[in-house]
Amino acid sequence: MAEKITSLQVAERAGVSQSAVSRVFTPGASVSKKTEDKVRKAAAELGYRPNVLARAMVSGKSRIIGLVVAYLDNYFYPEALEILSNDLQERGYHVLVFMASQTAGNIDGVVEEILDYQVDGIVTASVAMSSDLSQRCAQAKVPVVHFNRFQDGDGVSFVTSDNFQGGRELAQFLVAGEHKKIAYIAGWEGASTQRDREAGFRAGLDEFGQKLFAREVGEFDVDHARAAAHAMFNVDANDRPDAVFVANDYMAFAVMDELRFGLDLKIPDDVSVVGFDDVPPAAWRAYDLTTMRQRANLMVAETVETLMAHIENPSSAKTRKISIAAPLIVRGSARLPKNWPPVKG
Amino acid sequence: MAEKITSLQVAERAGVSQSAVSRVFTPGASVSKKTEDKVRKAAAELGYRPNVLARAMVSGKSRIIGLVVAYLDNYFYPEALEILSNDLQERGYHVLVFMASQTAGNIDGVVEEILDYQVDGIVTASVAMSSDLSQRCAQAKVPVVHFNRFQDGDGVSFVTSDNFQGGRELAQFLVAGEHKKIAYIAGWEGASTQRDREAGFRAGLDEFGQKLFAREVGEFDVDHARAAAHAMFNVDANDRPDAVFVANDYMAFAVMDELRFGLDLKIPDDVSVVGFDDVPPAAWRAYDLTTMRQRANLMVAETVETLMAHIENPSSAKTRKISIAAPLIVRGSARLPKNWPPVKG
DNA sequence: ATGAAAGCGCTAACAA
DNA sequence: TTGTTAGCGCTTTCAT
Repeated sequence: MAEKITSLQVAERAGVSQSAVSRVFTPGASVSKKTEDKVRKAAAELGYRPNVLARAMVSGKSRIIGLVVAYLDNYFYPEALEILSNDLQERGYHVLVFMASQTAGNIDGVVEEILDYQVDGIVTASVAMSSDLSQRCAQAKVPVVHFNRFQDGDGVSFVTSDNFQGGRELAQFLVAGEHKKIAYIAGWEGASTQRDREAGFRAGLDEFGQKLFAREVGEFDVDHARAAAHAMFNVDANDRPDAVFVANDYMAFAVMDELRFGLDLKIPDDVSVVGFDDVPPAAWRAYDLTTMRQRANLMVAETVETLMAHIENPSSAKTRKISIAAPLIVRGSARLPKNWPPVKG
Repeated sequence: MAEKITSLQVAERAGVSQSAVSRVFTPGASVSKKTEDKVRKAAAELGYRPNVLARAMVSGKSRIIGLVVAYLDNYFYPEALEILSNDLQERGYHVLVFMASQTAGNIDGVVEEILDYQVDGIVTASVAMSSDLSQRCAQAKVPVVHFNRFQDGDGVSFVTSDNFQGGRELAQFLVAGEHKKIAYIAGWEGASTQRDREAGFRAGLDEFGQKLFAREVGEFDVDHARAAAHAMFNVDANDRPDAVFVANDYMAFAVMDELRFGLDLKIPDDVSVVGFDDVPPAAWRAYDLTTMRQRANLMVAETVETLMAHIENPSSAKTRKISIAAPLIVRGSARLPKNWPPVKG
């Protein structure tokens, strides 16, 4: 009943020094073939594996990345988490998950906890942290990347979709589709994604000679979104929008349900609906939602690259502020412009 | 620019010994109020926080729980993960995520990696591991709980829904609804959830005087499920099932889409559909799926309890094999039995 | 109640 | 290439 095999026990069995064992398990260390063989043999027999924590203590590298995430009910996040975890795993890192509710104090507390684990880096998914805390991370030399959140300031990196341009394109698309009463259902107003999407949407409408016909707030929450849809559409047919951009897909599904089943409207005949994210259910036939695709794989790849750059090069790596183009995914939930798709050239 | 504050620095500033500092941060250690105050003050000024890894080394408790999960696209898992992470966080533990694909070799490798982190426990979500590996965990004294997976053998704990009884109830419900041609679309046959649900379903049909009218395999995969539905229903009306139990909700959505949009069938008029899991989209009006609810919160609670029992009491804690009743959630995707709901008494 | 001292299992100089 | 030595930051006896 072997309990806990240490490098020392392996060393004894192999008849070498303990450091020899360490070197065998340290990529790029100098060991002779002969020693290596002896050590590997002894290690295999004993079932030895290096203790990552002990290694972390002395090397200062834990190979743990802390992930702060507020909720997993918007299916964009599970998707991102899966990709992130896989990407990091390939590089020998692992994700330590910290759930944090939206309130700022809580998040700061959670980040402190993360730091206690001596993580090599932190990814915050859709949560903001105080600049105070950002500084603590900076001085602890732990790189932070904000995923799907724009964050102002010097020392902070982030990766987002180009939410502004995404909103703008949606406006263009709806105007081209000859909608005349275009509305917006907002997400939680504290979120940069919400702000940027709305700003871009408004800018686009403006650019194409329209302005917002109606606006409600859905808070990135299903119940709020449903209520917002009800308030917006349960009115005289004349006062009813003929198109609505819902700030993310997750809310858009609730809105579509309310429109179709609550108010008996036809999509897209009576009203066009567009969303943002392109989470898997958007492609399900029951919704078939026209939306902007957040390219989770690219976003994660940039997040990981940024992290690695800082980890491998703590001093010289620059903070990155990355914005990734979101392609318009045209499906059936919004009336198409005439002559769609546009012919190139 | 403070870099890394150690207990020693705090001790010096507070004018006490390093062990005094340690004791202040060790619940239940004996320190005088006076020392504690001095230490806390110094710690606060320096921004000191104990290094969890160093603590883990000496105490042997990392307060990390390893989670192995194969995929996050069945939305039951993100839900469970969120609850698990929150539950553990409240007890001072955190979740280290390991993604593993379904193949056995891979999973064993992943579990080895987990062990390297000196985790205090392991949760496997819907993946099986070799009994070989189970033994390694046992001898490393790391408790393992299989979540949503039945596992045979002595040393292993698991928590599942009562999948057999769930399948049986679904059969009963469909028979009571006067369906005469009841079919089944299976999940991945390597999964105990699949096996138990099917066995229960067949047992139920048998019990109520019917047998399976048709069967296809969906592999817990959307594309397979869609193809299975097509193969099963794209036939003469007489040969077409009038009800189908799809082994989980995730596949059921694809099946419903195929039936409605691919084959122009009405649900539940032409065919009843029931699923298993009760993931959030099952409640969305567009699907409104009758299904068995997996009570994620209860399942997670039992998982955590089992883990804690073993961690706090390594020798005496017994392995637990827990099966949680899954209630039938009746919605609109299946024709109701006459006189529904049944009157009690 | 407190300090001194001994490690937890490992890596990283430094010599040899 | 290899062994020796010195810690990483902490908890935990053991004295006092």
